[in-house]
Amino acid sequence: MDKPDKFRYEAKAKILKALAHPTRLWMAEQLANGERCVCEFADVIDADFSTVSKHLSVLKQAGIVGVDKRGKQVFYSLKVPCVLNFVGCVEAVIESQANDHAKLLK
Amino acid sequence: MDKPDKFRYEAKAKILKALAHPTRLWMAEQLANGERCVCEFADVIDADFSTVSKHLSVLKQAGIVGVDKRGKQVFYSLKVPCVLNFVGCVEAVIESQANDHAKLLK
DNA sequence: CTAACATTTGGTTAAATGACCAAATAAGCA
DNA sequence: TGCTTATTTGGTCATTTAACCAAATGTTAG
Repeated sequence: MDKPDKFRYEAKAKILKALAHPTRLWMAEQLANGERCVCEFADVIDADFSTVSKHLSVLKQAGIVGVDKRGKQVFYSLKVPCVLNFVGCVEAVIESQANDHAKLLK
Repeated sequence: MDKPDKFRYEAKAKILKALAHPTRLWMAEQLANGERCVCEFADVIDADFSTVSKHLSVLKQAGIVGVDKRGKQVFYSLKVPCVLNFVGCVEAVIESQANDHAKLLK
């Protein structure tokens, strides 16, 4: 693995990392249905307002979501919807895990 | 977000987290070309043997790879190849970032 | 059985993460 | 202007992560 290659893997991993948190993953999926303001998330999530804001910031940093300030509110939107495509595959992994588990019990 | 839902997001996030490390992501991609033993990875990666082993262990725990001990060696293989599908999308995110950056410079 | 090789496990340590609180900033309204 | 609402930022702290080293385990070969 040479230098530029290593750099590329770091960049990719960073994006995955941004999605690799239950709250942020959930947020991303919510945004698939259209933009949301921070307060809408804060209402639903049982966490500090600042925590919510920081999670969104991580998604923004990763380039997954975009921001639009309108009036008092800040709206976030999903910039690259395909990030959710793999969700189906993640389900496949869970499925596969379940199978393995079942096998062990036999 | 109710209890079982939360649990599901945690499970999904755990799988993403397993892939969200440059070395592990690289490993997963390598395994797309067929199984590899730990020593093959250790030869290429500039890290302690135990580090390599632990990374593979994380992928195994997540259900992404499978293990097969044969003789002195341990072979890892990609169990759910679709986990690499999103890699294309991650590239799209990087692309999108590049565009944004270009815009800022204008 | 013993040596040598392949891999995993446990311990330690530095760095990154995630949550909360308090304070700072920004925008619209009285 | 001063107040309230919406959001971000900085600080602190507990937890997790990742790397290395040393030691343990398991397997084949001599």
